[in-house]
Amino acid sequence: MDMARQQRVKESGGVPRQRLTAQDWADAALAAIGEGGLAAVAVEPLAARLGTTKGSFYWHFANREALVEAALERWEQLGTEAVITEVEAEPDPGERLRRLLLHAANRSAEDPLEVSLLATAAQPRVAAALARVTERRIGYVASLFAELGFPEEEARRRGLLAYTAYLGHTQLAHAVPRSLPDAAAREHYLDDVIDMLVRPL
Amino acid sequence: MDMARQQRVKESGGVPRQRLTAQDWADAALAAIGEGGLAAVAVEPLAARLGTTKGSFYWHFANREALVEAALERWEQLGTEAVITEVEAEPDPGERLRRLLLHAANRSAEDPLEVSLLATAAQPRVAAALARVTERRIGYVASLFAELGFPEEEARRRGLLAYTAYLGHTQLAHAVPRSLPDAAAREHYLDDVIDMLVRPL
DNA sequence: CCATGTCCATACGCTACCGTACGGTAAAAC
DNA sequence: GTTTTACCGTACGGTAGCGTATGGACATGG
Repeated sequence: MDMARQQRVKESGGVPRQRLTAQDWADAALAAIGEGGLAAVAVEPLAARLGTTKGSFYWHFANREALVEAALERWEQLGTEAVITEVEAEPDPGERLRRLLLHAANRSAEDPLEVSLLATAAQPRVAAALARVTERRIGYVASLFAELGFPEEEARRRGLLAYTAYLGHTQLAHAVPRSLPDAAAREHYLDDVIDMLVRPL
Repeated sequence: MDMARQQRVKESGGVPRQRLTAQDWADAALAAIGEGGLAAVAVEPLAARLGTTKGSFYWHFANREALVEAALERWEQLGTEAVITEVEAEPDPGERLRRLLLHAANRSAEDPLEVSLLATAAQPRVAAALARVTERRIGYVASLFAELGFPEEEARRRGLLAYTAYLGHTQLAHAVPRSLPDAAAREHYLDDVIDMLVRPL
């Protein structure tokens, strides 16, 4: 899955004697956040999981804080811009909205990362990253509503409502999944919600 | 603020030489969860904050786990039933919905407890408490929509949407408060949202 | 081939917290 | 007023994780 990594791995008798990069650590940190929250970003456990030791970590990073920072930066790029770029391929704004929400709902059901990050908004670095990502996302959704003909302020309101509903949906998907519509009814539910969101005043 | 506690406190020279109850510890634990998440429920720091020592704690509880359990139980009672009971005083269902959402939006802006709890849904005990509370709340909101004339399923859908929007709103209020409408526009925003929620098909 | 830079392993000290053991104190019961 | 009970203080051992120090291993360029 990772070409550069594959290249780095020299197999010496089946045991991959790997050399890690800072990004390998950042990705592992992101995975750890998803599984156990920010507190799970612990150097020694991560090292164990990567099959290495602290010696490697403190070569690539000054301390734990620096690792968190790197992980957050990586998340900002992967979790927002990539999705928006993909959705932008669709020409019709209404369909863009639909596909965006569908994608968000499905993805959030699996990936616990965002939930964990929101939980740690007290941490200043996390708060900063969240602020940037949130503003970007709400802004984008609001722009879709504007394209659909709503005036500026109303578009922002509806974008905000849509985004809060998405966030809440994400929470429920992880905390109480059975409170959500089952797989069969999910798409119907989504269409229902979109209907309400795009209905004129 | 707490009569029983006041009675327990014997002032001996201005220094209140207090005897604590299990509930005192549970309340302190709840406060700690709000401030620093479930991980902040640590016996020794809590003891310091309560002006006592671990000796007290391990008299009232078997271990940390038992304290968390007690705190969750207390939260279930305070954060849901009390609110519903209060709102039920209002006769008109539409107005009940409005007052409920207004209350929820205001309260959630201050109290970080729910956010922290949602963050720890991985913990089985937390998940169980969350499941009960969530089901109760969504059920209640759905019943309001039913009273407003929506058929069963549609009422549930709208109740769910309303609740997810509430959850997301709570998240934003803590993580990125400036993404929300300012105090002046907030009530207008809420009315706007309610309009969309109660509009017939 | 050896010298240098890159990367990792290991051992160490430090802190925070859990849970236990046990002695002490003060109010309540008799 | 003594005994009992409820509650707390303190000291201890144990574990997990942070960060440092230092000595290799291994490749690469001279």
